[in-house]
Amino acid sequence: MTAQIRLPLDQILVGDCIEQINKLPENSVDLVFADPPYNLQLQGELVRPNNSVVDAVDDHWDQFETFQAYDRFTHDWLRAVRRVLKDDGGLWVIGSYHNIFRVGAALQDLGFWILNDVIWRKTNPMPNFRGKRFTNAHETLIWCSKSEKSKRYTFNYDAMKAFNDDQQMRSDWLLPLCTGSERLKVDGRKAHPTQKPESLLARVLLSTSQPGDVVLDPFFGSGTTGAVAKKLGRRFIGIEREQDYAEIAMDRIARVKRIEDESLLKIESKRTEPRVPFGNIVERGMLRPGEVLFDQRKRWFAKVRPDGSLVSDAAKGSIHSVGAAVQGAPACNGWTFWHVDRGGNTVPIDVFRQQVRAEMRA
Amino acid sequence: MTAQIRLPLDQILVGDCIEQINKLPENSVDLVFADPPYNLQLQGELVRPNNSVVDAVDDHWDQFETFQAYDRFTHDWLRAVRRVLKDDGGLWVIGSYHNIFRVGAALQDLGFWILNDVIWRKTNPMPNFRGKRFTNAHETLIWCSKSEKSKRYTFNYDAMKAFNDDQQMRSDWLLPLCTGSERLKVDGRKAHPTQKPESLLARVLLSTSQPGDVVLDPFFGSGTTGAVAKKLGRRFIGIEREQDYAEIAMDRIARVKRIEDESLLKIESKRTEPRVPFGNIVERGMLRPGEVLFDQRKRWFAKVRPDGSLVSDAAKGSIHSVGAAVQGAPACNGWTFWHVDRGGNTVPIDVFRQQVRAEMRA
DNA sequence: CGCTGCCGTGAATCCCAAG
DNA sequence: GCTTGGGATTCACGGCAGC
Repeated sequence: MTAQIRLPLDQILVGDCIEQINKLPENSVDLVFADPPYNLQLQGELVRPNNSVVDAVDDHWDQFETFQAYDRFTHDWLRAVRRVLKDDGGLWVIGSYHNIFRVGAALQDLGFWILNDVIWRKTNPMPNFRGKRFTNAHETLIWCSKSEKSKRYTFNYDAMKAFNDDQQMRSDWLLPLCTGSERLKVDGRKAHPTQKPESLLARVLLSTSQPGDVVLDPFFGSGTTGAVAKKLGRRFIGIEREQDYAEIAMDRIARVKRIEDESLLKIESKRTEPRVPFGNIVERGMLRPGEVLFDQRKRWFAKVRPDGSLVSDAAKGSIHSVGAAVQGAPACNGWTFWHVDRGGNTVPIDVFRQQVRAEMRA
Repeated sequence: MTAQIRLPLDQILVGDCIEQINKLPENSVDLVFADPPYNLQLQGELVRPNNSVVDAVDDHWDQFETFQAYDRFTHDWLRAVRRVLKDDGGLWVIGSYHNIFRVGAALQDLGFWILNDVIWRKTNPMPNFRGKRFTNAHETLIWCSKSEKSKRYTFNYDAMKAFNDDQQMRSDWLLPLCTGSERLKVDGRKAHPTQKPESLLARVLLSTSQPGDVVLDPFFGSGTTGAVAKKLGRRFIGIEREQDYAEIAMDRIARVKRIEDESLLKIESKRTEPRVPFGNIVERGMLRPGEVLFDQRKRWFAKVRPDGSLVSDAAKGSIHSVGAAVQGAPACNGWTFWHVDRGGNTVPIDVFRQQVRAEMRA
């Protein structure tokens, strides 16, 4: 793709995030992960996105002013991101209750389409010291596509299901904070205040991107996105305002090793497997014309015809349409519905398709 | 308090919620629990893999033309609520990603002060039937005070800690949906599409109100708030637009008895071991991507992928499905089947799971 | 009476390539 | 744009029938 030639891949652009994003070509990025600042509302010092300090805090109007400023900032960087995101790309934003509601509303206002909100449940959150609230034990991520119309965003459903012991991955993820040796230190003190754990980014990239994809992080910070992207064979573009952080991140990423074995990264799903027409199964003699197929519980029967169609009392046609017809159902997957007798065992006809696919791969 | 004399306590006011709220005196309510329409914006019908159709929430009261219309609605009822809420009162709103970001932003704009966002993790959510997203397994509640200045809102810290096995109550709550005999039925069909479980309301009222407090629910629906309020010795004011729902709720509440011994509601400690997906083991670095697993007798081998799946000559997928595939068995417990070399010793991967569980208990 | 297996169902923004 | 049809897709419970 020609656009990719001009992309500053696997680099950190130092500067204002909107200015830097605007230098990138449109529709060029597969995935965005953003961890925007949300320290604009903490007690004591109140800082606007442009770094100017808000004077009075406890006045209603000022609060409103501050939210307005944050909303403007949020709209601006999201609009910039939206331009460079591919039409079927994905966007993640992480935040806490201080900012995530404003971010979510801005996303919807700009036409992004929310796919899930995901809860990062912390195994080891900071306790609430004063006993005035519930322990704030989670953060919220919003995952969205570029628009309602995008139906081909990347979601590695099968990989996530395998990860989770063959059950669908839920919208709540239990993960520890970034501590111990993973936590970057400078002179014994943490190098960045909000370094995210690599496990969190790994789950984001593994679920919603493919190897080789370009991942943009407009608030790069300590570079967790880049480190995990490199490890997992994705490309990254980082943007960071502070030179110090950019240097720390670049050092960190240089020490990361990419997983070399391609077979460990390649993603396959049933939806991307080649289509095998049922006729091929008959053609190859794996099923004989005239052979009788039946459902698991032997309630319905149909005969194989030489042209790869089925015929039953109720209907004739494809394995799917006849399966649907005998059940009186609106639809049916004939591959898993119909079975045949092989050596006294009842086997689904899907085994023949799997056999053909295995031969195609070899 | 004189204001309370005029309050329509333990009643349901039938009518538009804003009109009804406006009839109440200002600064008269201790707690508000609101379950507003979610603005789901559903498209077509959704069919389960078994061809049954999901009974979706497509009621007229959940339809809004635009986000702007929804925002206007939200601002209007929140402003009305704010007037009748005492200065040290509390407000809860529950929602999903469809609406909660807009609600949260509106709360902040109106001067409410967010104390926590609380995640209701569902033990038994509806799965994602088409494999296109993460299972939407939670809803979000926002708990806030009337303003930043309110420092005397009610939070029963010690009660919550006692209920939670002497650990601070976290911001993520694991609770089942409202099903079974608790679910109100009319002619065998659910009486209300979005009836909330009493356990959820119990936790809300026990944590942030006191016996005798007045609790207002402007979207009363099937009356869970009223039922639990009566049970726990709180007073309620319900507002509901639909006469049918109001009647169902009143009947329901009439059958409720007050509970004298609140210890009955103690959150039972989970005796069952927490589920640890295999992916967590890889995520935590206890197994490295590319590492080779084998069975006890080293007849079969598979490699660990970074996404927590395995790949062997024969198959790829979860530890369980690949274990089954290599043996030609219908099923397999991957935790005990697969082993790895650690310092010259062959250890089953289950030791890593036990290790994670031990950490989680600690 | 207890065990097993089948069936129903829950706030859901849920397919997609080929013609 | 459109239509058509192949075929991919579910977890935890409660209730109930059957044995």
